[in-house]
Amino acid sequence: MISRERILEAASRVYSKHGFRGATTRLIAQEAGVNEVTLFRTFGSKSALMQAVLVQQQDGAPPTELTDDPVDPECELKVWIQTSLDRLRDMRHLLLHSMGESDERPDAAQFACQGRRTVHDIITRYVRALKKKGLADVNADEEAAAVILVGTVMSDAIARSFVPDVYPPMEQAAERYTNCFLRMLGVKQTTRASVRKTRIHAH
Amino acid sequence: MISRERILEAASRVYSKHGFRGATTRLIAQEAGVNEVTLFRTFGSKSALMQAVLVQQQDGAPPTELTDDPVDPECELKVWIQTSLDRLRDMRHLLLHSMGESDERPDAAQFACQGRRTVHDIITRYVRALKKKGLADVNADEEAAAVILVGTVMSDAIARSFVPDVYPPMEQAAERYTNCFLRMLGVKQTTRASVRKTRIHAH
DNA sequence: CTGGAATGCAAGTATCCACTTGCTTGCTGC
DNA sequence: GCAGCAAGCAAGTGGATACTTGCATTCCAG
Repeated sequence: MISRERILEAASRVYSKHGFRGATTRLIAQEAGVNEVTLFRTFGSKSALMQAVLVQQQDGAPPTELTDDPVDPECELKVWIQTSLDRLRDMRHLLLHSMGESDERPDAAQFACQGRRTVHDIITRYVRALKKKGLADVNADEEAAAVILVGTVMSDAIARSFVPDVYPPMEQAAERYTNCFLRMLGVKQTTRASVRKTRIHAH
Repeated sequence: MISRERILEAASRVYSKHGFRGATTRLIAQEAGVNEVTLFRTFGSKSALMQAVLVQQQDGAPPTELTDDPVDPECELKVWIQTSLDRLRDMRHLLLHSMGESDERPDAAQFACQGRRTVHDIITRYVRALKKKGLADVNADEEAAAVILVGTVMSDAIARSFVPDVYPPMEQAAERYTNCFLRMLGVKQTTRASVRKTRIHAH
């Protein structure tokens, strides 16, 4: 039964590269080092295989959580952003294709959406906790802020490879996004100076 | 020569829906109300047709500019964001597919990138102008800010249709993004109260 | 050592696709 | 009214694709 996993992994790679239509069963079998017939015997059909790929991807990489009791927003957010950037960067091709094909394959659409909602809730909850503890401005728009943060992370993860020169260097991205975000929320930062130093130093 | 435009338009629609591989010449011709042979006589090949589609789309909808001499950031940005949201929303399927297929079709990748750089420059230039006029905090990180704003707009335009409940209502989006963005830049706003009223009123 | 399950291999089927050919039709400018 | 050109139509070609079938091989458990 080792074939099953080999095929799944290969299918994920090939689908990421070529999309549903471009991911031919021949290619997947070849990439998996397995006979094409085995693929059909194991999964029944190409669609079923692809569905299995998405399910596996969903379960394998769940969104990162954020603490319910924030104490160091700068640090907590920076770590969260960095982790989310890495996670999304790994699945960007899968995401792009499943979003593009969502009209034709509803399961792909569901895959694209599901995580998005969860992440949004994680951020809004965190910002509300910040407000409650008096760390953020009570007038801050946490819903819009969450949309902005998630949008920023998604855009970086997906579009950086197309236009790398537009984005901050990868080592700085999380920190600079964090600073902008905290500023947006009216969170007082302790070490703003160090950031500017980092930034200027890099040029 | 009216066929040419009919085909181009149909190809754009079909490509948006089904991607390159899914956009069969048969489907396009049918959608254009034209014989399939006419398509090949006019454009030579499917690839050439698709290239023409992208070129047309690029030239037809250039990014919106922002004034060099800002006087009312709140208003200017809100209009810009709204316009950009509308523009990107119209081409979101095209964008998704060409980004997904960028590995296999370099011209598609170029289409996906080109506008992105321009928009980034427009925003950074505008923020620098704000700083120069003393309207924004001189310590603001205009590069990161531009990335954040563009990411937000792209994410809204593309992902809203998948998870509409996550995003602010369309009538409020531009205004709320504007407020968050200005706050991030340390721009003093005059009518913050009205926004909160709008927001609360909607719930 | 034997029966059954997993896998490989060769070949085939029906469908779809991009693209071509040869011929006809209809419109337009001269 | 006629030459020429754009477009339609019918048919076909070669290749790729998803999926099937029949049979041989390996390998492990009882």
